[in-house]
Amino acid sequence: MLRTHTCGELRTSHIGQSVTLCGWVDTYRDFGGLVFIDLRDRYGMTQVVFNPSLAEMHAVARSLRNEDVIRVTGEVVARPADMQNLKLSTGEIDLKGRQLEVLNKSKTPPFFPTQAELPNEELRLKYRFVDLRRPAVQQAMILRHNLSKATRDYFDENGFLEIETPMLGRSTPEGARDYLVPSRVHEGCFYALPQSPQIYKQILMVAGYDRYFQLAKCFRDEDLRADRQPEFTQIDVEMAFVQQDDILGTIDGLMARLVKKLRGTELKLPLPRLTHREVMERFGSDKPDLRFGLELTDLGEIASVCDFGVFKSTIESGGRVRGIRVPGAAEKYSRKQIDDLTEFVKQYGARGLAFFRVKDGELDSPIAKFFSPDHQKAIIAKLDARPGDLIFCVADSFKVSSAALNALRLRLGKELNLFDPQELKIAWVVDFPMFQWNDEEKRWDAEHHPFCQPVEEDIPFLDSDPGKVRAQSYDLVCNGYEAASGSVRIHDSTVQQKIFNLLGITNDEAEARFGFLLEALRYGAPPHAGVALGLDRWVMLFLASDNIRDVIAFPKTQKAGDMLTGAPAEVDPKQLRDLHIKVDVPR
RNA sequence: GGGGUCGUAGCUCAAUUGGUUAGAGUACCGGACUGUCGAUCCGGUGGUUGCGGGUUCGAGCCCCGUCGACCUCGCCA
Repeated sequence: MLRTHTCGELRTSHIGQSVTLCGWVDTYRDFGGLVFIDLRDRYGMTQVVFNPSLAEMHAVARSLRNEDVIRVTGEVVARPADMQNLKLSTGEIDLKGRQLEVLNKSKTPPFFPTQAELPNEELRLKYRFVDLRRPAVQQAMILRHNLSKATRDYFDENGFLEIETPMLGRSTPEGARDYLVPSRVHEGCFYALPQSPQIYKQILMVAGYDRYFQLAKCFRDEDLRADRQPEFTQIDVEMAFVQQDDILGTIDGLMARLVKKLRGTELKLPLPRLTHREVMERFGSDKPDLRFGLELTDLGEIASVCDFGVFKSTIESGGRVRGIRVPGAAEKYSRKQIDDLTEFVKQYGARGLAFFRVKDGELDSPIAKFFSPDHQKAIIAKLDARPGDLIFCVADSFKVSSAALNALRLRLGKELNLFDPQELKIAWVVDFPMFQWNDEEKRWDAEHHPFCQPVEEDIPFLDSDPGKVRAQSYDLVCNGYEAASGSVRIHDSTVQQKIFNLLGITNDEAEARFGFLLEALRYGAPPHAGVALGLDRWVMLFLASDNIRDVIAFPKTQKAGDMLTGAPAEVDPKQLRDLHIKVDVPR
């Protein structure tokens, strides 16, 4: 070892000892005489003092610059009482330099790890090796490690085996676009990187590995978002001889463990179980942020009898009129700000945003004249509104009113600081619908995927009314994010057949796409169920970050590029020849 | 594929709304200084305003295109 201690380690108890530290020069303060160096590594910072009495060393110390890598041997000395730096954990001592070795000079970096202003993200990603030295990024990496470790410990203690599944798999043209990998040996054939280990883990259940988990890398070639990367990590879980409640209970336990390990607090179990129908009504979203109120209220009864044409016709055409009450916000939002909010909800398909300022027993609004005093009172009563409140309404289809009001609710919650950003509000959403009607193609689509087991009592509806069929599928939601998703799988081929028929997938198609899974299920598949948690998202949530790139050491940009390495890049023509690939880029 | 924000010194930003030689802080280089910790003081270097075109007597600013980053709708079974 080139060092005896780290830069975050030395205390008054080490005074008098001779030690050697290695690290990066964080800052230098040169007084002509004394030279101070803050020496930094990922454990902390220690101040090193160089005295001019050792002339040769002192001259080298004066030449040090930010981010040089050095090795210093010296004596741990107490700082005079009025010279202590309480901001540093090592601030009661100095290292008095006796021997200084420059291990490596550094080019002047474009930014410094401990500078106050954060440079733009593009630059941080290009110089990620500097950015990763930033204490905040290091904290994120440490938390991520701790989360992974706690997860592995938990599953290990509960009898699960971590089993790796292949990265090079078979493309199944379902769901997201695959990343393809050409085969050299099989000319013209391609592997696909896994979107998830779904099929392998089900096969593992058939094979009798009844408790499986894996921290699995997954890949999806879709457009990115602040919470979405093209490659990401799932905590992937599958169990055999279980029912839905067993999965939920297992993950309840995992969440309690993670909260305990990472936050040091107790999580109350069981986590709430909310039905899909309920959260869609109350929040307009299947991944509600439960940290604050502003719940949606149905105003259909009043809307259907009022004189406001937009409301009335919406109800008549089978749509919904719903509102949210924002307590005490009547004066907080100017007309111009409300116009901004109107534009905002239009992004989600809403045609407009009605608003009312609540006065004493009546409503103040450009559209108030369409509502009789009785109707105004009814709206106030229905929303339990008080003078000074602000009411927003969206009249549209269930889908659009949900999307628009959910977005509005999240925006208002943030703008009005209605929640503690550090808080974690975790709940299950259960009883998702099995199918959703695809109006464009006039057929039923799987809401989740075609291998979900329907709720037993709904199976008769498969023939009569597929829209009524609930799936035994469930999502874990936290602070407005979908943080896990899973289902009980179909292990009975006749039920599976029915589902495929409903989705318009012929037997031949099913065999061609999933034949290897269907065949495996015919060889003694036990009842099984599983779930997958987004590891990156959970690290985000524990860090109270809203940027997934914060929790990944080497993330990709929104166009899925790597600013550090320049990937993706063109390849040598010889490589393409080996693969029999001709590139044909338009323009 | 659509909508939006941004791009000026190494970095973070400004430039009186189209008007002289594009400024500041910080970083960097040089000098002074023996207890600082956002050190201080003095001096200095540093710019094809992302790139290409256009309008104009004149463009960092207006217009068109393009590249890149970010946010978002669609998409992500």
